[in-house]
Amino acid sequence: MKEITSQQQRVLDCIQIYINKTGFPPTRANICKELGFKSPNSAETHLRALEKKGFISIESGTSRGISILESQEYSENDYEYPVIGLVAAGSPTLAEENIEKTINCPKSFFNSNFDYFLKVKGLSMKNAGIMEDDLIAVKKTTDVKNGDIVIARIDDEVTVKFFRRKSPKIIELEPANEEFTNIVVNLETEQLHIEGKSVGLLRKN
Amino acid sequence: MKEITSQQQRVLDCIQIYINKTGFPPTRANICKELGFKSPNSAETHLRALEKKGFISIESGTSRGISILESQEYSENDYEYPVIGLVAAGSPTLAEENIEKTINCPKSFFNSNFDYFLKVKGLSMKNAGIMEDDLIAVKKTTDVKNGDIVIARIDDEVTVKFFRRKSPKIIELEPANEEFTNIVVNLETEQLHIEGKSVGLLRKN
DNA sequence: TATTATACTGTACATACATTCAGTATTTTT
DNA sequence: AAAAATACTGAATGTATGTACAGTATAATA
Repeated sequence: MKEITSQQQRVLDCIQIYINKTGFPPTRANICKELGFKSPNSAETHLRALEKKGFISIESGTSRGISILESQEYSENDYEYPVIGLVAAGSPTLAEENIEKTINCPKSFFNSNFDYFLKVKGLSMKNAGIMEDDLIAVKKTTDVKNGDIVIARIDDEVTVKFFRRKSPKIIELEPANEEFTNIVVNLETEQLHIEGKSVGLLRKN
Repeated sequence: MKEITSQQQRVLDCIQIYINKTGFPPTRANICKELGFKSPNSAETHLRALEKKGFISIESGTSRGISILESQEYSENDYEYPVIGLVAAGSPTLAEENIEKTINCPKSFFNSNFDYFLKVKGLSMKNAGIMEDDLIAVKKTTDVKNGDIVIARIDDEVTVKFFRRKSPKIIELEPANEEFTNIVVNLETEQLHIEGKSVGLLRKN
């Protein structure tokens, strides 16, 4: 699956929303109206691009012949996701003693699939809208980009921060709170474990 | 819901199977081919009968404009919650045109039950960890206490703020952002509608 | 530097499709 | 017994819709 552009994403979202709302896919003209295009060919070219990249399939000569191709292991089923407390010492593991409880939620609930909920301690990511006791949906991965909110471990300290690669050997973990300072990690002298990244957030109040 | 005949059931099944297979509803001709009819009017009359009996809806003048109406046998656990955009003018309603999409989620997902998701615009509640495009789980109620995060409407302006009753006739709607000021409402001279209160928050990133 | 991809407007046209009208026949309801 | 619903064939028609062609413009890539 190739990369999708922001405009193509808008078109893809538009198709999904239209189907959810009406029960059938939109025409080129429908898409134009929804997104403000003035020529049906605008929609047409985006559709062709989306088809080429494998996001949709188009039935030739067929009105509304658009279908969204489900990516990966799309399963409608729910799953019991564990909620893990951010224990000061040690990595967040799925060991039974660390699981506070579980939450039942659809697998496709967030934009990406994920592995567990992490209960946040402290306010170091306050300006990113992450408050104490919020539950972060964590996807276990080491594939993180600059600006991602990552769950990182240095020695036995687990923390949630923005990820910034300053140079091949220097990574900064940046809080979203002026009362905290950046954590600079030199990979040559220190160990940094990326446990995963945030793909969503859940708050109960 | 009236009784369905066996032939009408065949047509209804045919529509569902066609949608499952292709992603979009069939034309009259498609139905004829599937079921062996020789005139598009055979399908047409069955569709009209199914519509009259409430099994499907037909969008007039629209190709493949058939949608199967789900019977209201709501499942015990999950429910499709509508996502409503915070429209600047007018109250957030469950009218079709305001529903951006729906989210499937267990009914007991938050501590309290709720009615819909509201998509947040602006940053007036930033310090309460509510950011742009977050989804607030809204419970429709007028029973709100001081400190609750409420969805309030003054004239046609809908806003999310902390609720503070200053006196029997004075209510303040307090933002969580130093760049915004309190909205003071005198109930004797102004109308204040409490649409509901926040019982949770959902963020996808 | 040339080329391809992206991102549009605008016009045009063949055909895919909904829909109406005219029939025939059987069953169900009033 | 009459009326209405069911279950079709067959033909006709207007329009909804996909899609090609002709442009313009910018960003990304080779």
